[in-house]
Amino acid sequence: MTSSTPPKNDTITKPPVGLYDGVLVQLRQMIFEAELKPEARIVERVLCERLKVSRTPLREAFKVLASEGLVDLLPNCGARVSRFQERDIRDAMEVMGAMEGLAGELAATRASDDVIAEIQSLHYQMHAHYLRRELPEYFRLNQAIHRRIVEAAGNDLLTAHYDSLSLRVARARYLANRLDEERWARAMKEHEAMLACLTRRAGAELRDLLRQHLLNKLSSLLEHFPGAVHTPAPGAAKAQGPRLQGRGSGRAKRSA
Amino acid sequence: MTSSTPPKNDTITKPPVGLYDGVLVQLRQMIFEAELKPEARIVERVLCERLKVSRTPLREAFKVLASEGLVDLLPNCGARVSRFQERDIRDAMEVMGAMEGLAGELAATRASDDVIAEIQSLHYQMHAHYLRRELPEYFRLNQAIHRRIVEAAGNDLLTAHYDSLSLRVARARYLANRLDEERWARAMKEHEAMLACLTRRAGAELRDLLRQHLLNKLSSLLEHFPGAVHTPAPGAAKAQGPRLQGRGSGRAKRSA
DNA sequence: TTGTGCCAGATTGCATACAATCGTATATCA
DNA sequence: TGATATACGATTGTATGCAATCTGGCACAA
Repeated sequence: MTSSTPPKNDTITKPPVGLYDGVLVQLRQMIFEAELKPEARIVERVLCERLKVSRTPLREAFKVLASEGLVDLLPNCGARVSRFQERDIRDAMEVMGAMEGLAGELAATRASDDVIAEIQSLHYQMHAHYLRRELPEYFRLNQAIHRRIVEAAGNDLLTAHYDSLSLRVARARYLANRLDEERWARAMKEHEAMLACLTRRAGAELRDLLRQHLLNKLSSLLEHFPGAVHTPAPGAAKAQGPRLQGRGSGRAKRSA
Repeated sequence: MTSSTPPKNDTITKPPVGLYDGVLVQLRQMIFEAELKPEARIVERVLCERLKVSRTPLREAFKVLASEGLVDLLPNCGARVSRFQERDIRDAMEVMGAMEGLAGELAATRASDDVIAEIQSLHYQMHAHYLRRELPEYFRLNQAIHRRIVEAAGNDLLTAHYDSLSLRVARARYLANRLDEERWARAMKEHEAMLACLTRRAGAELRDLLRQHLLNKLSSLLEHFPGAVHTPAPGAAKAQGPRLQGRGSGRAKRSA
């Protein structure tokens, strides 16, 4: 990351540059909140009047949603919300584990003392919320810490891919938004160990710790995630969009 | 990956679905071959008449190119080819190392015997080309092997991210398209070790091997890659697009 | 001479109209 | 009655026109 890059703040409201950008965040939110349900077909026209925009910015937003994996583009058949099941969560967390592992390894070497101090500060704040059992604040800081570690790795590409993955995982987290006491305590312990590694700049150790931490998060997520998210019954699917049957074997792929 | 997914073949010519798709591959090629040079501004209109399409499909193609990181989108200022320097190669290879490492670890557990046999076959073919010093064929099979290992990990998301990264690295490989004898021999040895790990299904070992292999590839790449790819001199940059000066500190970011 | 404000040109962003394609339903024939 | 062919409706893909925005230069004043 070039030092001239402005610090990315997770909480500030970004200035929506262009209509398509605003549409983009709205659509993401709608998908997260399952207002647009997995496997549901999206007809451009209905969204246009709903979001009060024309088809052009909507279609451009779809293109990037597709690259984020939130929707699949069916040629000549529009878009549909990508499915999201246990397997997809597992896939995402596996990749995320590798990413964060790398991030930890690099951050241990490259992070400045200031950045480490900042992460430590976030950690203490999170700990306070943990003691008061304030789950939403805890989640927010938890995410910020992980994000900051990734940033500290000093690899822009890694950060970009991490953000892309976070989007997907957020979709699962939104649904299973809880944490039992035991797992919570364990997560806190793991975070403390991570911090210790980071201050000692023990890269390999931090890497393994993060990988394991993510694996635990995965099982925690799956526990509160029985089966697929609203996998429509065959009948229901037929009622929704019969023309999708038999098309698009598997999920959409990059043309690479 | 769902078993119904058709096998991805690297060599077949894909059926270009829609105009925008064709534009996409053309633009990628133009960027790879540096017909569109890094940091060069892209004016929609000139590309429209060149590619014989209207602005709509072109703009849609830009959206996905931006998500692939090949171009940066400047609000109200169009697009420009993303820069590509040593640092970017390093970043890409670091992430790729983590990805392939994970892939190897998973593939060692999940790959069927058939798939392993297939990879082994590819390896032997590659070895033959190595003996005959047929570089292009060697490269092609090399890439196919890595791609097959990633696929064998059975994680669609991993495959998608890997493909995205491959695009970037291909850009570097296109320029530094050679390999000295010593490194070449070493790479072959590493591949043999990888194959051995895979057949023994030694996941952790394969992971570390792949990570190291990628690191070596990185230094090999950088060796034939002195400095940046055509970093235009300040004067040239000003002549090309002075309006870009002072805008977009750092590279384009996802709005996540 | 240097700094500021304004104007003109160019380019992008968005909206809409037209054309191509696909899915469905109906009609016809074996 | 069943299967096939055809036509219609709906939806996506593409092209183009218009408005908003930005850039760059020039004039004018300090």
